[in-house]
Amino acid sequence: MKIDVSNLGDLEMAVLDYVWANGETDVKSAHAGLGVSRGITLNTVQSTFKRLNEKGLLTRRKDSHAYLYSSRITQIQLTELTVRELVNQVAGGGISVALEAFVNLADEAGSDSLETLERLVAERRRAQVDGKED
Amino acid sequence: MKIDVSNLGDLEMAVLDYVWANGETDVKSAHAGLGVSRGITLNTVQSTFKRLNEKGLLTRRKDSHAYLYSSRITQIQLTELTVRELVNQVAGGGISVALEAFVNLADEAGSDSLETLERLVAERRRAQVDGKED
DNA sequence: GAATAAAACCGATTGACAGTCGGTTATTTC
DNA sequence: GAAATAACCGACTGTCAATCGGTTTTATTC
Repeated sequence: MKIDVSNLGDLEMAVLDYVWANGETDVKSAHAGLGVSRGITLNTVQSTFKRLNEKGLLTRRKDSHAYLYSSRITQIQLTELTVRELVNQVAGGGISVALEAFVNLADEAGSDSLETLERLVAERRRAQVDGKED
Repeated sequence: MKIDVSNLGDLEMAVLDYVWANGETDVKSAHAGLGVSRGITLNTVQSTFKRLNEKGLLTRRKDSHAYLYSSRITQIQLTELTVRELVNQVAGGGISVALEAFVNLADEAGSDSLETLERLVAERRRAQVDGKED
């Protein structure tokens, strides 16, 4: 199924965060975990789960007469899809602008981030080379 | 003034792209350059410039009785702000998830991108060291 | 298998916000 | 000051998240 990551609202993100943190879950416990503190009804949480399911972000299976929802993608994958969308929109498909923006951001976030980034890139570069040596 | 980069629509992005490409511009020529082909009136383009001005993305100055608009930020800066927002939303403020997602993306985009990324990171790392040596 | 409980679903409303444009006001220019 | 030009105002549409009340469906239990 196609995944639609555009226009994710606050509650939708909160639900996704909850599922990522807790794994497969039912609406009721999600409501207990994040809805009650927000003063929203179970129905609202229910609708949000349903919408996320319709958007392809959550799958669900029946457990007796209730659904158990789980995420179809990881947090990282969602970030990737969202960044990709952003890149298409902001940079007109070219990634170089986004690259620069992102390094700036990592730079600002502190040397740790830049180090992490460096390590990640090095890993991929090594994988590239290894691929060629095959 | 505060800059609001959330919920930028297609036309708004097109206008920003136009300004980035053409520099300081007036509504009329922007309409000629992007509005006519879309079959929208000058008024619609006008409103969009105004909204972008209200959002802090465009400045303007009077030239006789018309305004000349220019961008307050570069394309890269907008991307930065948008990515920052994305990181706050998707990754709950932690940048590490976004870092990984982004490297994945660059990896996918081809070795050129990864190379560019490597170079950019190296530059920043060098700047960090230089800073310490002062 | 009818009563009860639980959960999903439906429908409607609200609030934002982009896009759209007609009509009005303000400014310039001759 | 008449004509032209452009900004501004207000209204309407469409979309979408959030919200929740009420109804239907599904499962359990006696």
